[in-house]
Amino acid sequence: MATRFYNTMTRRKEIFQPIESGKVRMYTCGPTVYNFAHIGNFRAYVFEDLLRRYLKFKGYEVIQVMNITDVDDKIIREANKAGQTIREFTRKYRDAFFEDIDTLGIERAEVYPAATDHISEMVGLISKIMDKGLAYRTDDGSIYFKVSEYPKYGRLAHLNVTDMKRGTRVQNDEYEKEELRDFALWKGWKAEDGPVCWETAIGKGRPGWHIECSAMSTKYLGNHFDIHTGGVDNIFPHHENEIAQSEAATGEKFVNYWLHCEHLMVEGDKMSKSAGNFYRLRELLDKGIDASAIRYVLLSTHYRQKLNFTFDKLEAAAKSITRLRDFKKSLDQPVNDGALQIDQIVEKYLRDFEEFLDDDLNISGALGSLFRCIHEINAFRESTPLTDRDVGVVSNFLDKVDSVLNVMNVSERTLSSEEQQLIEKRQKARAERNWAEADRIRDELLKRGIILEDTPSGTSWKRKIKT
RNA sequence: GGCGACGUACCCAAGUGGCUAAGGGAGAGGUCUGCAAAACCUUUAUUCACCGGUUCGAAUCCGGUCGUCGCCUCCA
Repeated sequence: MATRFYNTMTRRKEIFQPIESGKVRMYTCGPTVYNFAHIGNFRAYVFEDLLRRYLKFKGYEVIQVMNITDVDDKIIREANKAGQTIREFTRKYRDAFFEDIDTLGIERAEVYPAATDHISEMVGLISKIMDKGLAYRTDDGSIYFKVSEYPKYGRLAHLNVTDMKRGTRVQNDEYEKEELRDFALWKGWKAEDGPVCWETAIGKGRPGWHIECSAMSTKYLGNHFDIHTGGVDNIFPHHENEIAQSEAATGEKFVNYWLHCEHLMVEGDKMSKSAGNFYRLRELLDKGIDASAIRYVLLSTHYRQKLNFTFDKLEAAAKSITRLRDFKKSLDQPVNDGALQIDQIVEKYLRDFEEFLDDDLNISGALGSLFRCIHEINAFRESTPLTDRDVGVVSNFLDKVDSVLNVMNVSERTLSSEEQQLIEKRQKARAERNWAEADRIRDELLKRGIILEDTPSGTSWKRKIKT
């Protein structure tokens, strides 16, 4: 089975072929650490997590690099206002970022390079571009990339940038440059930058926005690597500029596959602070919403589809996960011996699961096949108990699938002694046929998010996934 | 103005030329239960925004209309 990805560069699905057999090198655009990340940011990171996990599922060795951008206009402004160095200012957001990705079950990348640790690499790259005569310096000490020298400019975004004259932001750009479309590789120091600057061979100042990704991807992945991802809003100008810089400097092709994930909307609208529908992950968690429900919502819509984040969806997600986990849990019960085998069912659906994901990460199809598999096994089990061997086969299947999804594993928090006592009290009440008391305690526990399940073999409990 | 995406049941969401239009949620019915809940089972679109066309055959291809949305210099 061949894995195919939609390549923004060619605007079509292409069979994925890594440069080095069995190994995938990918660069995923990471956070600018000037504030706590919002759920839109995490949609991109969850998408990248799915990509990474699936590549590993397929047997590839994955080398993922995700940048931490810790110097930019906003950071400089805020840090100076607070009288902190940019490192001091960004530390808590950087720590929060790592905490948040752990919370969402996002697997760590191999390298998280910070921009400020790679100034010399950037300077080296800029010097190389200048030596080739593809960049120029302005009076304020800034260095611009000369877009007219790079004929392929605009190929990724499919934009004709020659007659780009409307953008309102252009007016706000106080730097001088020869052509509107030229972009900064290096920004000369200005008084308002305060202490934030580097004295380098190319002058005193700080890097432009795009150069860090070119410099750091090259350092850790080489001049030419397999996959580069980000949100659709990065297509232009960020990724377009990266390509121009990198290919101009190295003379080699930069990236083979460009994957971009669509935006997240909230309750039908673009997420914005003024509309009051702006959510940071931490705010949702503070409301008591379960992280796995958030992960599921972000994960379960195809990455090239706009994702409308709603509270209804969180609820539906929580129930979907519950169904998966209940099924998994049901396998823990002791089983009889028998002669039945369900290998065929499992094999069929595992094949489906893989085929769907092979097709540009069709997660909806893949989840569909998972639920069908569960349903088929449940229906089968109604009449015929599974054998120990069957249970092993099914567990194996779930583990494999969950290595990609990462939604089924729960480390169930243990009960507090008070909760424990309540359950015991209810057991006693039930034994005494004191139903009113038993029901009262059951409601009490439910309020605490604990669901009791009375079965012929006794009473068990589980925590409700909160939304 | 330029470029592009999308419109499938009550909600979410796959499917992009031909098998019964996946799957999840919600609803209805059932099994279980002291009653519940949970779990599980059964069930829910003669039809894919609308109108034309191509084709033996279209949700799927082509043209048009309506609607929603994105990008066009520092936002994932």
